[in-house]
Amino acid sequence: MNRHTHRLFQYIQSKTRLDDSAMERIGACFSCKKLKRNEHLLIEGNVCRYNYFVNHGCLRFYSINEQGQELIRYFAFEGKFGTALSSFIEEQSATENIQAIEKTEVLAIARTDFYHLVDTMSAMNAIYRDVLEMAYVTSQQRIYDFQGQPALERLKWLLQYQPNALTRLPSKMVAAYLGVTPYTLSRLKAEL
Amino acid sequence: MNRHTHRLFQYIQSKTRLDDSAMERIGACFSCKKLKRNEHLLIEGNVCRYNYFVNHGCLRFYSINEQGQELIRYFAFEGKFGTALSSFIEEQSATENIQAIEKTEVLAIARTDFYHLVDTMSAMNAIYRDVLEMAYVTSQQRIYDFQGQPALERLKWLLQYQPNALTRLPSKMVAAYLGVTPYTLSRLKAEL
DNA sequence: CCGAATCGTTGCCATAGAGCAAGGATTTTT
DNA sequence: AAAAATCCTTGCTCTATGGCAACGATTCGG
Repeated sequence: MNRHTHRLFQYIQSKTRLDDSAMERIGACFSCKKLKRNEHLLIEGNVCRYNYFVNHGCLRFYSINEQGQELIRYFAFEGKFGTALSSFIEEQSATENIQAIEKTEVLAIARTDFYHLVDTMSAMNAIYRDVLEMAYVTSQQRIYDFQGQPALERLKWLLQYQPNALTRLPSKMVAAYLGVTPYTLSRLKAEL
Repeated sequence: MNRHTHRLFQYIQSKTRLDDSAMERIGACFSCKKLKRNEHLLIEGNVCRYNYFVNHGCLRFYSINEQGQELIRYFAFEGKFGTALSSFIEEQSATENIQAIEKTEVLAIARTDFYHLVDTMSAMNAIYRDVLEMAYVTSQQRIYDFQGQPALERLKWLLQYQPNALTRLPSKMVAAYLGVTPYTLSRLKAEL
């Protein structure tokens, strides 16, 4: 147990009502981990054994393609969950990396504990379902929004939906998320 | 009830073991619907009240952006589920369309029946969780695979992961899925 | 089964974005 | 605070893709 579950409890309360003992039980499954800027939580090839909740700071989820390009699929800011889901589910080698962009504090829950909570507490089942549904919807929406849009439009989209991103993240990473080179991003910012 | 649930039962059996009465109960929630080529199941602006399972044929899920471009996010071939999820969940106007590309037969389950099954049968709960997890993983993987890849690579990716697509679908739609113009797709196919 | 409509292909040119190189700015390390 | 490293910007050039027009092929509806 620990004293770092404030934001997590807030998150859970926002989705459902649970009594104190239930919250205790949930909190007990998470452990707190502090990360320095640039520190990795997961490196490609290893199994991702935890689901992470960001207390403060920011994680990036990225992979490296055959051309050596870094591609970012997701930034998890405070109050968000994130894991290398396929690796986490099937306990297989991950094909992506998780790294702290800033000094970051996360709560980690191991796979077996996580699924045990989901399978035994209907509130957790509902929350997880909700998280998955939203994650899927957001992901498909991103596909629509990026498909066939020029880079400038994608940048505007980011400004609208993740205003944090442009101010808190290095340009390099914003570029890797938008799917443009840092050169192009720099030129586009001049046009805003 | 109806006699069109063979493929659906096969799908369920492949994920879990259920006795006949449970299968009956599930089957009774679905109704069969036949669609002509190009017929719509959902038009943008309406609420998507059903989750669909494709018996045979193919559905496309598409939206139209401000420039009037059609963008396709997903093809559901036989044996796949598909719905306009955010509309289905929240009973709000959909921002996308669902259309049969060929003569198609689907099984439809209404929202309340669907969530009732999920909430009262743990096997259905597990299946739905599984479907959502896989859908999310696939979706994120598609983002990685398309990001920063030239169009020819995206086409090769499609050939590998959806070999059906190039043969069964009009080129136009393959182009709208890959995020290129039909002109470009036509040129790329010459290079294969 | 035929005419009309739609679709796929291809030549030509226009444009967005990539990539290199160099200079300036910012951050990190010592 | 100085040195080193990293990052951001910008000029120039090159390539991939977009978009129009025209033609041939295929499909659809009567």
